[in-house]
Order: sequence, then structure tokens, then C-alpha cells
Amino acid sequence: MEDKSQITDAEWEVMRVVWTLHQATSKDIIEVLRSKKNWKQATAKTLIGRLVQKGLLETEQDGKRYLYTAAVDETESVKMLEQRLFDRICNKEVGKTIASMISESTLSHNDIELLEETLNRKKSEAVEEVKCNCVPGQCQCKGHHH
Amino acid sequence: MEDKSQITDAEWEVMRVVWTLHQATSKDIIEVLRSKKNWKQATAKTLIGRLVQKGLLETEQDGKRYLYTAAVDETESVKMLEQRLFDRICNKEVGKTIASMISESTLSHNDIELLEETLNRKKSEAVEEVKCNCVPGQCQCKGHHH
DNA sequence: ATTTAACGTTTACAATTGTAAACTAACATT
DNA sequence: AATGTTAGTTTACAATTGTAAACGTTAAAT
Repeated sequence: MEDKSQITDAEWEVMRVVWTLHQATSKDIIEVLRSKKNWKQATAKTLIGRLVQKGLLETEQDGKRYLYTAAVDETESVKMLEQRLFDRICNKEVGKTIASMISESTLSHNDIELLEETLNRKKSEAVEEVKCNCVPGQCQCKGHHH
Repeated sequence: MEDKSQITDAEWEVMRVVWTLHQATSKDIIEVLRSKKNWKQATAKTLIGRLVQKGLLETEQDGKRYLYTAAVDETESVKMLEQRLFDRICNKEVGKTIASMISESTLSHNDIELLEETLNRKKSEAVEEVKCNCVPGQCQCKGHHH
């Protein structure tokens, strides 16, 4: 329970490479990010270093160099991102917000099917009314009389 | 087209007050955030100042003080947040990600209904397969043969 | 053995963010 | 008029982030 560390935008780029390759050398990472972001190798190195410090990357010696693996799960990390988004809005708005995401995304038939199933499963635990979780003055729910 | 400015966590707290009250005095803001975040008034003042600078808050003179109003729409701002989330994952994962959000949220019957409608409307424009938008090395889609 | 290439570590440095005190100008009070 | 209260503006300052060069060490090549 040490780990509330945020993954920054730049760091995320590195994590994605490691998540994808499962095990990556700095060279792998440097190469991908040179092509995607035009980073100098030094930049990738710095980020790798920081991620190791933060405990988000693990190292395994492999001869003279390291093999990097992710210490955190990608899915978990995405969930934390989602959480950070929902932390910014009222609980009551979550449904509409998800609806808006659906509207704006490109989805496949399979995706839609998955969402329908998910929604159906969700029905059993749907509540009558979602409770607002905001302090007065930060959402419309609590009346603030003009 | 000047405005790519991020709203930081702390700034967001201020924006929420203004979005909620539509028009707020610094006093309003200070009060809400003192109660919610235990901020010293100075802290709220700094954030207000920065938001005005960034053009995210507008001021209207009211006697000796200002009335602050939001220069950006809350819904728009939330959409930008959503975008920042989706920018971190492969397009092909968007569906699953939304499904996961649904699973983990508290939703009302109305929300579910809304989502079902949204989903139905979406069916017409569903694609056979969502195209991956990642560089090789940052998602599983493009084969990278171990 | 000497030189070079590769890789991790240190140092750098400006911009942004979180937090807040100090200062100043304008009003309201006594 | 003198003083206290407000509200906005300046200054402060450490931590984090984005970007990268420089350095040191080890392994590979000549």
C-alpha cells in the first residue's frame, strides 16, 4: 500500500511499450519512442529511470543490461485513470458521461454486444437513484437556492 | 484556437464551484474549498488567479470585487478529460474499457435505460472492426513476433 | 591492450503544480 | 480621520514533469 504514484503522460508512453512487449530492453523502448514521439534516447532513459524508482518497472539483469517488466498491470492502471476521471464529476453524472463516451467512440458490433451484455448484467444491481457525493457548491444536486 | 491548456486537479476544484454557481465570488470559492479541501484562502486565490490567466475563468467587475464565470463549458471539459483517457489506450480497447466502467459504476435504472438507448442509436454506425491507432510496440495489434 | 559502442546513472534546467504568506488598494467602521 | 476588513496581486518555494546532455562502466571489436 505504498503506491499512489501517478503515471504521467510521458511515463505512460514507456509503460505501454513494456506492457506490449512484456519484457523490453531500453533499446526497444528508445526505438519505439523515437519513432512515435521523436524523443532523444536520453529522454527515454530518464523516464525509464524514473519508472524504476517509482517501482512501476522492474528490472531483471540480463548480462550487462536490464530487461524491464511492468510492476503494475495495464488494466489496473487504466482503471485508475478512469477513477481519476470520475473523481472529477458528481456520481449522478457518471451514467451520462459514459453515454457520451459511447456516442463519441468508434465501436464494433462486438463492442456493442459486449456493452449490451454488461448492461444487462448491471441491471440486477441498478439503484433507484444514484447518490450525489459532492460537497455543496460543487454540483447542482444540493440545492443552493440561486 | 489558443486554448490547449489542461485543467489541473486543483484548478478543477475551483472550476466545479464556478460551474455550479454559474457566477461565483472568490468568497464563495474559498468557502467551498476550505470545507472540502481544507485549503487556506490564499490557495484558492492563487488558483483563481491562474485560471483567469489561462483564460478559463472570466471576470466581471462588481463594485470592488469580481464575479467569476467559467469561460469553458463543464461538459466540454469533461469530454476533454475523456479524450485524454482514450488517448492512452488503443482504439480497439475502447469498447472493453467502457464496459469496465459500466461494471464498476453505480448506475440507476434511468442511467441504464439511457445507455441502452445510446447503444441502440450507436448500432447503425457500428463498424466491423475498430482500427488500431497505435505505433508498433505500443499495443498488441500489430504483430511484433515476440 | 586499446578503442569503441552500449547501457545505466548523474546532472541540468525550465515549466507546471500544489500550497501558501505577504503586500496593496479600496471600503467600511469607529 | 484612523483603522480594520476585503479582495485582488505579488512573491515564495518545494515537488513533479518534460526534455535532454554528460558521465562512467562494462563488454565487444580491432
